[in-house]
Order: sequence, then structure tokens, then C-alpha cells
Amino acid sequence: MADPTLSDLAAEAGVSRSTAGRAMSGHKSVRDDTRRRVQAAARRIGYEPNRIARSLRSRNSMFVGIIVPDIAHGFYGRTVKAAQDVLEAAGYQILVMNTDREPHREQAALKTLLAHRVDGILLASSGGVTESPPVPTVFFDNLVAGAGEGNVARANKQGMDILVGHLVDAHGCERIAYLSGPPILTSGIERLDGFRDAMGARRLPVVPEHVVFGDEAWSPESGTVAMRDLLALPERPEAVITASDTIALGAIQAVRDRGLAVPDDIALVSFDDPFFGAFMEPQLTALRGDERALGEHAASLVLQALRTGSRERSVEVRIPVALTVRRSCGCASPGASH
Amino acid sequence: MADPTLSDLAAEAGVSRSTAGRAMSGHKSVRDDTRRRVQAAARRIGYEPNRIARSLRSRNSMFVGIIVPDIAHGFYGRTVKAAQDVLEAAGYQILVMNTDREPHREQAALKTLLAHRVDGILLASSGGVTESPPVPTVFFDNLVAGAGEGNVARANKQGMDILVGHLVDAHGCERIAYLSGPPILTSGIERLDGFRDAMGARRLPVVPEHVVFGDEAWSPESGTVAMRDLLALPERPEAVITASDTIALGAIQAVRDRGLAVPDDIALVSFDDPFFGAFMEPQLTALRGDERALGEHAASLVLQALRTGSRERSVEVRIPVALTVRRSCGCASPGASH
DNA sequence: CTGAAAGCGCTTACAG
DNA sequence: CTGAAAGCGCTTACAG
Repeated sequence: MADPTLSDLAAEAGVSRSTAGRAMSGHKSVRDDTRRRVQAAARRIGYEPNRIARSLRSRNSMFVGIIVPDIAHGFYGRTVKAAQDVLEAAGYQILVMNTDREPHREQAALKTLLAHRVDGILLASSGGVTESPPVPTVFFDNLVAGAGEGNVARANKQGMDILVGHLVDAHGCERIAYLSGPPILTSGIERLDGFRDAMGARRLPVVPEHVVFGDEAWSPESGTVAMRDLLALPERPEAVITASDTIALGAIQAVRDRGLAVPDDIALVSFDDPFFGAFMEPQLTALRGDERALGEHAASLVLQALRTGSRERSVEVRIPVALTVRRSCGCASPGASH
Repeated sequence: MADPTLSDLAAEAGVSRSTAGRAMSGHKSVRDDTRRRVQAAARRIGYEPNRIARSLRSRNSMFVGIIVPDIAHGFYGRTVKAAQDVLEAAGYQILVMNTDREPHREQAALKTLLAHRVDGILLASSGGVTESPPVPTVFFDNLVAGAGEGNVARANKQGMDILVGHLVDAHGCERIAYLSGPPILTSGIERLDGFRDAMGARRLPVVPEHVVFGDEAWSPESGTVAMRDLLALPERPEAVITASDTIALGAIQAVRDRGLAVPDDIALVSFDDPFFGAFMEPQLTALRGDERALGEHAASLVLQALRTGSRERSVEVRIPVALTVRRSCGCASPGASH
């Protein structure tokens, strides 16, 4: 019971294999009634073109590889899904590889994808790949300056400015702390720089002890530890900005554990708005990142490189972020957008 | 600059293409020094076997397709990742398709996977596929009784018994409500049945108005609506069980919106323990599902079917669930396990 | 518009 | 243990 092949289809339709093949692949020079006859035959015998054979012969795998730290992580899950929607609509399938943030696994993933002859790559690097792979590549989230056909990330610096701005303008905060991710990859570096710039622009000092670093996974647990350190300081900050929603989760718990409350004793705003931001206590004031736009944009850039075939200089795209004001910053009620 | 092929490798190593191929694919009958010579040559010219050609010729795509409602959803993301780890270790790659719970998209996904000649399938059905596909298939999460080579799901009924049991035994509850998912697929049906059985076994009545149904996505919003309805009842329940963590999120908010508190005014326990369960307010008492075990088990079952080649009768595997006791049930402190 | 033929890059009996 | 040869199921110039 092997799958029917083009030969079977040709026999059933009473045409040559060439014509049968052309009819199935949407080639222009096939008479309309011939095409219909072939398609009817295909339906009759349940013919489905073998994508593997097609790939081998046409030298297009129609696969795009995607490398992320962790597909089970909300941000990457949503980004990948958005990219997948765009790529599938263009006839591509995706091959997703997880690296768990280990550079050597990132290199292994790249090798696997190349063995599968992917036509292009979307890469949220953890530092394992530092130069352009031999196929069109778009870096996203963590960027490799000038590499690949494109770089897509959220507007990290601008985002930090919005967060600092809200705390200062709406709440009159001056002593603002920052719970940072490790400043190793661009997302971590840009947010830290953005925090410093935003503070400096407002003539506010960045107290060294008020910048605390979490772990590589930006985990809730590291947020708890960091916030605990912060609260142990003699001079407690009025507000804290967390570099991610996960860090915020841990930080809020540390505040509660200390018998204090957000936002009454300390205000908190976060980069990244989790899907449950409106269901937390207190509801989280946070920056929406629009992962869908990010994934779609990254996918569009590879598609463009695939279509034009030109390996042009890398373009850099920034996805804007917007503040969702809720309760954790000290605002009275949810609703208003910055 | 096309990739080097087996011919290039053979020339570089000074052997025939047959021997070069055998040396690369780990065939036994190749002299050790020959193999080493070929491997050295491969490294020199950067030869990487073309998986597409290999698949076409050997008639094994080495792909396993995975169909889920939504890869960006925590449960499916973690399950898929666990399955992927097992499958990759066995030399397979995965092809993940999302259906967004639409039956026609599930059918389209299956068709796409078959066109790619996947060797096996892992399927968390939303009802689009009701019989065994033409390749080894393991159903998971939502089952299709007796179909495929395997069925893997959490112990839904047992889980409901644990939840009801805790509310009754530890907290003396009698009027217990249930915020259900739609009882369409096995996960929803089994949990509802499990709730009824658990109540009946304890001689507790199931008040019809105390069973409220959420939407197909088991969304937080539907949890809010359901809980609001519940709280509007003249006879308010002492405790509520939610069919999922997402429903719990919405339900807790509805309680707060009403000016009441969990667990003081109404206790709440949940099926599904989200990664932030310990960071919520109140901390959630919930059933851990061990998605890793689920995904690994499902993957192992397809691998087994792939290895033996026998399409035997379907086996059914249940992944045990365990209660994580925190605060939302009314217990004083986190820690103890049921 | 259609057909005969070559070939994508491998694997795998078949001989030796 | 190694090589020559066939062939997996398509696509795609090349003729007509």
C-alpha cells in the first residue's frame, strides 16, 4: 500500500508524467481541461505530491529553521507561532530547535538545520552563533549587529524610557531601582543602557546598589533574590523596574514575604506584559511587546530575502512597545495607555 | 558554491561513492582506516549528508509530526518540548502544526504532515481527526478511544478526586462548585465526570447551578464570567474547583472584583499548576501534571511503534497528577503534598 | 500545450 | 570490505 506516485497519477489520468507533474504543481502551460482531468484523477487515487522528492529535485527544501532558547517560554512560543503563520501562508514549513541558552546547543541546532537544507533561518541567539550562517538569516530578540539579512527586536531603550518616564511623571518617583537580566546579550544590554540613559536624561542618579542582576534565565527565583537584596538596603528605593515579567513575579513575592505591599510600599513596573498581567495581585503595569508583530516581521524579512535571492546588507527593525497601566505602579485603576 | 556531495567526498577521500556513503552513514562493513579517511575528507571539504536525498532514497523521512491546538500555550509548549527531546535523541526531527482548536485546520495539518511523509504523528486532537491516520500515531491530552498506537493523558478522574478530597478532608467543605471546560473532548469530559464521581462517592450533592461551563479555549475571561455567575447565586458555594489554571486566574479576579477574598470567603483549587502558581496572590493550590513525563511518554510510544513496525492495538497510558498545596484552598502555608 | 529524458544526492541490493 | 549500477519521486530544460 505505498503512496501513489506521479506515475500512478499519469496512468490514471491518461497523460505523461511530465504533464501530470505540471498540472499538480500549478505550472502555467497546461490546458485547463487537462489540469482538471489530472486533479480529478489525483482525488480518485488519493495522490499527494511527495514533498521530499520535490525538495530534492527543485533544490528548495521549503523549510525555514527557527532557533530559540526555549519554545515553552511564553515570549518565544508566541513569537514562533506568529512567524509560523506567515511562513506557512507562503508555503514554508518550520523546523524549531531549542537551545536552552547553551551556545554549543545553538551551534548543533544550526548544523542540524543546515543538514536539512533549510532555505532560511530565524535565530534568537543565546550567543552561540556570532556570524551569518550560509543561508539567509534573520536574527531576532537578541541581535548580532550587522549580521544576517535582518535584525528584529523590541525597542528596548525606548521601552525603558517609557517605564522610567511613567514612574517619574505620574508618580514623582526619584529613587528608582532596576532588576536587570544579565547584560550579556543585546536585550539585556540595551535595557540596562536604556535605564541609565532614561535616568540620566531626567537628572536622576543611578545608585549602584539599586541595579541588581538576575540569572541567565531571567527566572522568577532570581527576581525574588534580587528584590530581597534591594529591600535589605538601608536606603530603600521608591520604585523598581524589572527587566522582565518573570523577574517581576519573583520580585513581588519578595515584597510580600517582607510584609510589604506593591505599590503602597514600593511601586513596580515591568518590561514584558504576561498574559496574566491583568489577573495578578496587584495587576501589573507593564510594557506590551507585541510578539505577533515581532514574529511576523522576522518571518517577512526571511521571505523577502528568499524571494529576491539577494543577500543584501542587514536591515534593523524595531518593534515598538507600549505601556499598559494597571495597579502595580501606584495608579488607581486599569485602563489608560501611556 | 553548492554544498559538497557524496561524489565530492568520494573524490577527496579516494574511494567510491558507495564506500563514502557507507562510511558516513555508519554502515558496519567499512574498514576502520577507510572510515577514518572518509571522515577526515568530510571534515576537510565540509561535507554534510543531504538529509533530503537520504530521506527520499531510504523512504524514512525521519520526521515525526506533532499537532497541537496552540504551541504558545504553556501546557502544549512544555509537552512538545519534552517530546522533542526524546525524538531528537532518537534521530528524528519534529514538525509542529497549530490548529487553534479548529477541526478543519487539524485536518489540513494532518494532510500537510502526510505530504511531508512523516514517519509518525503525535496528536493532541481538538476533534478534527477521529480515526487512525495512515502512519503510527499517538494521541495525547485529548484521546480518541482505541485509535492509533497509543493514547496518553493525565489521570483526569483521579485528579478530580484528589481536589474534591482535599477540600472535603482538609477543609470540611460540602458545597463545592465546579468551573468546567466544555465537556466536548475527553479532557473536559473526564474531569466533569471525575468531579461528579468524587462528589457522589462522598455523598455530596452536585447542585446543577454549581457546575458552570467556560469557553472552548478554557480562557481566563470565561473563568471570570463563570465565577461571577456563581457569586450571584443566592446560595454561594464554600469552595470552587476550576478545570484549569487559566480558568482559575479569571475566577480569582471575579472574586476580588466582588470585594471578596480567596480563600477567606471562598476556597479555590485548580486542575493544572501554572509556572507562576507560587507567585500568585493567593498562591494557588493546584494539581501538577508533569507535562515532561507526558510528552516523553507519548514520544516513546511512537518511537516504539516506529521501531517494531508493528501496528498493534492501542495502549492507554495515564500520567499521574499530584496536589501542590499552597494557600488558595485555605491551608495556612505552602509545602505539604497530598 | 505535451512528452521523452536527464538528474537532484543519496542508499542498497548485487557481485566480486 | 569495496565498487558499479539501479532507483527513490519528483522537476525542468529541450524538442516538437
